[in-house]
Amino acid sequence: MKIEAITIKDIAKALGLSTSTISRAIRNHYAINPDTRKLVLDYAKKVNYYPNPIAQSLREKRSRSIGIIITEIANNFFSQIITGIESAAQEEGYTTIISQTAESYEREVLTTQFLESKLVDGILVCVATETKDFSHIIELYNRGFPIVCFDRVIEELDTHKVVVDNTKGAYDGVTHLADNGYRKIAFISFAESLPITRDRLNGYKKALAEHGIPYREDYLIRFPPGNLTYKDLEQKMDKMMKMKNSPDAVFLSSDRLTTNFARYCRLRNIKVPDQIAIAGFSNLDVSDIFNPSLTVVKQPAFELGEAAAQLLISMIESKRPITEFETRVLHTELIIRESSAKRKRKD
Amino acid sequence: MKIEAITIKDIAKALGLSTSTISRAIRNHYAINPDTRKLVLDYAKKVNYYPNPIAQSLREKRSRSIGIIITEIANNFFSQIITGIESAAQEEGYTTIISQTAESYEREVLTTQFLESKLVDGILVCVATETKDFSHIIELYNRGFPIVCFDRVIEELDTHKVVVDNTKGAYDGVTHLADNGYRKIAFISFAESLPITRDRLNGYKKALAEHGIPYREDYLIRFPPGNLTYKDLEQKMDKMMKMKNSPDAVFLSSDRLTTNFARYCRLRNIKVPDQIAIAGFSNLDVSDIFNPSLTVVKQPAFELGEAAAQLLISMIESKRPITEFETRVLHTELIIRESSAKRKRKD
DNA sequence: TTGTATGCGTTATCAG
DNA sequence: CTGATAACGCATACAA
Repeated sequence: MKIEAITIKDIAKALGLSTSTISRAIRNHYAINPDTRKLVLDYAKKVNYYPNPIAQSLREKRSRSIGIIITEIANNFFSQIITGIESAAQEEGYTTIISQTAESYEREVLTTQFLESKLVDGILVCVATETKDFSHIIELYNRGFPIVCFDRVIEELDTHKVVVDNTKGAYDGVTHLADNGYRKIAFISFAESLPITRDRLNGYKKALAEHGIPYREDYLIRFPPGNLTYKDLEQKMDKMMKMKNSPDAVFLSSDRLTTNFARYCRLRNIKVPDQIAIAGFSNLDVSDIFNPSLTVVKQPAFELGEAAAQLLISMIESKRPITEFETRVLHTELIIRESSAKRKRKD
Repeated sequence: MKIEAITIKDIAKALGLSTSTISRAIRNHYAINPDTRKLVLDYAKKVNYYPNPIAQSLREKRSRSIGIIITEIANNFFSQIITGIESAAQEEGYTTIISQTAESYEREVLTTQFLESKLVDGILVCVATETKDFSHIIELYNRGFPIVCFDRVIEELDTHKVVVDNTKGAYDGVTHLADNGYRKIAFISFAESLPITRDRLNGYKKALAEHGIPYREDYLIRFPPGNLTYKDLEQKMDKMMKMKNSPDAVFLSSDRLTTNFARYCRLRNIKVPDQIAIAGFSNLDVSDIFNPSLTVVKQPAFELGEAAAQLLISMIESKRPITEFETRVLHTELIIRESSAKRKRKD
C-alpha cells in the first residue's frame, strides 16, 4: 500500500553508477569526482531521496535515539524539560523515546529495560521519588552505556549531570518572605530522600539563619516518596494551622506542592498574603492565575532539558571514554508580581 | 565501549543450531519442534536475548514507530493526550516521535517531512491553528500513509478521527451559566477556522436559544490563528467590559483561554462570580487553584490519545486497505465545584 | 522439522 | 576516483 521509498540502488540504476559511488556522493566522501557528486546530488534532490535511517542504524550499530526516563509529562516543569530535550535532540538528528515512571520504582526498572531493548544510544534520567536502589541504572552505566542525570540526580553515579541551583532557589524564596517581615515560615518538603529536596531545605535554613530566625522542626512538613496527592497536603496543613504558633508564611519546595497549596488556600478560604504568605517552586504561571502576591521560584526547564540532551549526545558521540564529567548548574529565577512593600507586615 | 548485544547468531552457535531455527523458535513459528523451541527459549532467556528491533525494522520494512504532530506539549490538555498515546503505543510495541508545531503552518510542514524521513509507520495529527492548506498531509495520505486525526481534525480527509463532543461540551457549560440566571453571556472564540471552535460556538448558540437568550455578535470575541498571548485577550476584554451592556458571564472556548481569563480577572481585580461568572474548557485544575466557582468543561484527554493511537495502529497493521472509517466521539465532563444555587443572581 | 541462501538499505574495505 | 563485495541482525522462501 505505502509507496516504496527511493533507495541508493534506484539512483545507481538510473544514473548508471554503482551504489558505492552514490553513497560516497551523498555522504560527501573525499574520494569523489565533484562532477559525479553534483550529478548524484541533483538527481537525489529531484527524486526526493533521503537515506533510510533504519539501514544506517543497523550498519552503524546505533539507533540515533535517546531514552528519557521521567516521572510524568503532564506537569509543566517536566513537559518544558521534554520540549528542551526534543529540541536539542532534533537539532542533532536524534529522536527520543519518553518513558514515564509515575514515581514508581518498579516502573522505573521496567522502563530502563524497555529502553535498552529499544537500543537507544543513551539515556537521560530523572529518578522517581520511590527509587532508593539505583542498580538498574548503575549496572547499565558500568556496561558503558551513556547516561546523563537531570534534575533528580544519582549522586553516586559519576557522569554528566544537569541541575538547577536548588539551594539558591529556596534561599531566594525564603529570603523574600523574611525580607517582607515574615518570621514564622514553614517549609513543605517534597520527597525527602531526593538531593534536590535536601538542597532546598538547606537553602531554607540558610535564609532563616541570615535573618536570625531560629529553625523549628515543627514548621516542617515531610512527605514520603511516591505520588503526592492533594489530600495528603490538606491533612498535614490542617494540623499545622491548628498549632498555637501557626506559621504566617510557607515555602513550598516543589511545583506540585505549590499548586496544591494554592488549592488548599482556596478551599480553606485562607487569604494570601494576609493570613499566610506563600512562596514556592513553580513552573506553572500559578501566581498569575491564583494570586499576584504569590512569589514563585521558576526553573529554567527548557534550558535544563536542552543541556542534558547536548551532554548526552556529546557523550554518545565521543570517540574515547570520558574521564572528566561536568555538573552543569542552572539558575532559578525569582518572580515577584507585586511590590514587596505592599506585603510587608509587622508581627 | 558499549557491550555488544547478543544475537541470534550467538545463540545458534552456542546451541549448534541454525539461525533460522532460532528465529523460528523465538517467533513461535508453526514449523518447530516443541523441544527445540523450549531449548532455544530457555537459553535465550538465560542470556537475556531480545531481538534487535532495528534489524527487524529493516527486514520488515516498518519502523514500529508512529509520529505525533501536535502544537505543544507544555499544556495540560496536550500532555495528557500524549500520555494516552504513549501508553497505547507501548502496549502495542510502538515507539512515538513527538513533533511540536507551535501553531505554525510552516513548522507543521517541516515536521511532516521530518517524520516521513524518520520512516514512521503512521502519523497522528492535530493540526495547527494557522494551517489552512492541508496538502502536506493529504498528499502523504494519498500515497497510502496511515494517518489519524485527533482533536483538531481535517474534515476533508477521509480517515479515522477521534474528537470530543465539542458542541455538547460548550452547550453544557453555557447552559450551566444560563441556568444560574446569567443572560449576558459572552463567548471567547479560539481560532475560528477550526471545526472544534465552530462546534463550540454552535453549542453556545444552542444553549442560548433554549433559554430564550438572543444571540449577539457583540458578545463574541474572535482571535486570529497563531499562538494566543495574554495581551491579546486583555486588550479585547478591556474593550468589551467597557460596553454599556457589558456581559455578566463569559464562556471560554479553550484551555488556554480559560487560564488566561482567570489571569485577567486576577490582574483586573474582577470578582468571580460576583462581577462576572465564568465557565470554560480546561484540563488544568484551574478551578481549584483559581476559584471554586469557575465551572470547567474537562476533556477526556488520556482516552482521546489512547483511542487515536489504537486506531492508527489498527490501520497500520490491517492487511487490506480500509474502506470504512470511524469517527470516535468522546464526551466531556462538566465540573462544578460550588452549588449552582450559591451563584444564582438576578439582573 | 531443520538448514541454506537471500535480501532489507547502507557503508566500509579492498581491488581496480 | 569508481566498482564489486561483504556485513550489520533478522526472517522467509526454498531445499533437504
